[in-house]
Amino acid sequence: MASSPRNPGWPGPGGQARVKAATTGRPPGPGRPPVMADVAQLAGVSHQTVSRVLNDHPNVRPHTREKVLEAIRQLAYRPNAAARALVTRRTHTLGVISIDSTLYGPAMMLHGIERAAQHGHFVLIASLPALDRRSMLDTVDRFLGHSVDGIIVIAPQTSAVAALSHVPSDMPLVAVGCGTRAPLTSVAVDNAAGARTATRYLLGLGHHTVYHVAGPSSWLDARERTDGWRAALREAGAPEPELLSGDWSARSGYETGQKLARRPEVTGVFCSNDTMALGLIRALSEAGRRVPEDVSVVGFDDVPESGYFLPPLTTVRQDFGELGRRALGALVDRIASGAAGEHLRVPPEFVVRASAAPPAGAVLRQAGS
Amino acid sequence: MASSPRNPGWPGPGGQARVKAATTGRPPGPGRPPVMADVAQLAGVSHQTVSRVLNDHPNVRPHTREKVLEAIRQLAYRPNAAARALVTRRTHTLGVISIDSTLYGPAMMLHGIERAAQHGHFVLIASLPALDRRSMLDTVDRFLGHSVDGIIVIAPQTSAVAALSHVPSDMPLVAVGCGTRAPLTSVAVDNAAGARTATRYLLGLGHHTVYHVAGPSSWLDARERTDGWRAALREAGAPEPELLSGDWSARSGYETGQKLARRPEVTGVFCSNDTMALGLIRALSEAGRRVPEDVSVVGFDDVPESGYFLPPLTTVRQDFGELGRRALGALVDRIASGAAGEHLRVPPEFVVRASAAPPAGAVLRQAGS
DNA sequence: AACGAAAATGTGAGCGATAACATCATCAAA
DNA sequence: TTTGATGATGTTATCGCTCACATTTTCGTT
Repeated sequence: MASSPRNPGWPGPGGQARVKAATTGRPPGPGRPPVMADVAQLAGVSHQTVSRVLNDHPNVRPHTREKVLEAIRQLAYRPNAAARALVTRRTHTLGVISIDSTLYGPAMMLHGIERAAQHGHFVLIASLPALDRRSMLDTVDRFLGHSVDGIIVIAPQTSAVAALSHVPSDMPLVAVGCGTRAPLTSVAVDNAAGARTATRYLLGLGHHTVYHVAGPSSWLDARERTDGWRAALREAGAPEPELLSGDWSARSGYETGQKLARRPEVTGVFCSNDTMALGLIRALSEAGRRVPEDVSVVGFDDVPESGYFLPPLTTVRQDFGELGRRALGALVDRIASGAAGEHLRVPPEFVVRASAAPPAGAVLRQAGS
Repeated sequence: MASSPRNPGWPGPGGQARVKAATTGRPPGPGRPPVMADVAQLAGVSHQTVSRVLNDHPNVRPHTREKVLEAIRQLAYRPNAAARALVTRRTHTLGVISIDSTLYGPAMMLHGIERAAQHGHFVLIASLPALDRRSMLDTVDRFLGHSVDGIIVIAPQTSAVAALSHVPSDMPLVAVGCGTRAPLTSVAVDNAAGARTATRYLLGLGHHTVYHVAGPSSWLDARERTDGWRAALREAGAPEPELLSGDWSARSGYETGQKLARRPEVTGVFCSNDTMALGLIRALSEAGRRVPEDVSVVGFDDVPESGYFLPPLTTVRQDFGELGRRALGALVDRIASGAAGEHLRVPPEFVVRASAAPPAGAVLRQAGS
């Protein structure tokens, strides 16, 4: 039987029911959750031996270990994490700070991390009320007070990274989705490579050039994608149109789309995320410009719905699960060994669907040159 | 490899560096974080007075309080949560269990709760690896070991609710998004009311009847929405078509849409979430049936993108922020007073956009009757 | 047999906070 | 002025666990 009958309501700390017997002994109170001494007594060993069994120390005779385990089972004993943390100074708890878990990317990252931490760590979350240094420090402070073993920050914005530089350096910390410039351990998808692939793809389809709807310039991911787009343009000798930018929302994509729809020379657009691409496509459609016949659109993220947009969206997929695993791995390494300063990059995957096609009357680039 | 007794890597209590002066005194170690005794010494008071200041006890002279606060500031002292938890048996930590934070609803709920808990509570998260009783108990167990003050469960599925009934009853627990049947405190949006509104709206537009694409029947929300749909149909005397159902995904909506597109008598569809509506609309469009001219579609959730679907989606909005706040409030009440058994319902909001219209050649119901 | 090394176990001292109680200070009422 | 009731502060005892060290086995040697 896994869970044996639970004691009736535990009297908590203040209860007058706190009956204690002797200094050394275990109070016979029935409502009290069992402690190590209870287990020791039942197993006929010392509390230290129980501790050894719990912590997988080698020097315990199999027979003894068995006795202890049986007692633990019988009492439904569970070690008290606070007591353990008090002496070891390790809580097996990780803090995750995120800026806005409403957005797809951050939400998925969080999920990925949590999934990866499932075994061996608790995950504490906090979202930043604002992006300034102060709230970042406050949040880290809260975590510090809770003695987290390490912190993962999902705040891919320049200001967040700046705020991070004021965090006590002895706290293991990993940033996800951050540019390489910062002097801290970071894990991110290779945004520039993804953007380059998307842009090259459009160019390869025969588009004269590719327009780009960037994310907010305060976001490092947005900047990197813009860099990748620019690099691909340059490398192909294509003219660089003026930069357009949105705020990740469908609304901003829609507004940009309305502007772009009026310009017949626009035949290929790379959006910095899928949501803006959705808005853009709607604006284009409303203006009578068909996607992909008149205008090709490529997104970034590969949200689960993007395969069901009208038309299905060609986009760049980020593997958030992998990102989470890597971030956790890096953090655990830092906690264990104190190593620092890596910048891990996870390659994105290009997903071809139906929102991009050769421009009307164009020849494929490779065939043409 | 088993953990060796002393690990040189971490700056904790380890090493021989733990120089302590006297029993009462504070070790002069410079790298050690300050403890209450350090503050007491600096302020020239006893540690208990420091504790009083920290806990807002009334009986401290303003002057003394000021001295202590100054010392705290000067040392950048932060109380040790583990030590405090050990004696008070309260961690100010809440556990949130969710089934799949990849889905929009659960993700938003989590965010709402976290937002609401910002002040005063830490939030520990865990997602259920599976839906059986065992993993639910294991997860609760992990939280119990961490001494969380209470638990919020986001698992609006029948099996999850069933598993919940085995949780020790002395742990304050609130379920969000769960039907009223279970004998536990729950907070949820009024799914039935939302579905009723949506269905009535379609009926009011003149549709002969309304088809319904339900979510998985294992989800309570899905069932409640189906109930609401059915009630509205009955109350209007409309025929009840056979029930269709999906798995919340756009793909399942798409597949359902393909079937529905072949049947000309289908003019109004209520989908149990926006994502399925998206897939449905795509299938309809591909089959040449225009939305809303030929078929009207209404969703549920109001995801941020739904205003940018083609056409913009008429849907039922859930206020996840409010839901989170209510859930937290209910939990805090339970922790404080032990009150139980409420079933809070948050009313949804109907959002009219462009995906529903009167059927071709129909008269508005009110005008017709 | 005798002995010492290694394995197995026990003992006492904290970790850093709060709770309960003891003590001293202060002040209004007798 | 004395006195008792508070108010403000200090002292001591835990909370439940792990660490360092002491002690007792258990063996393989010579």
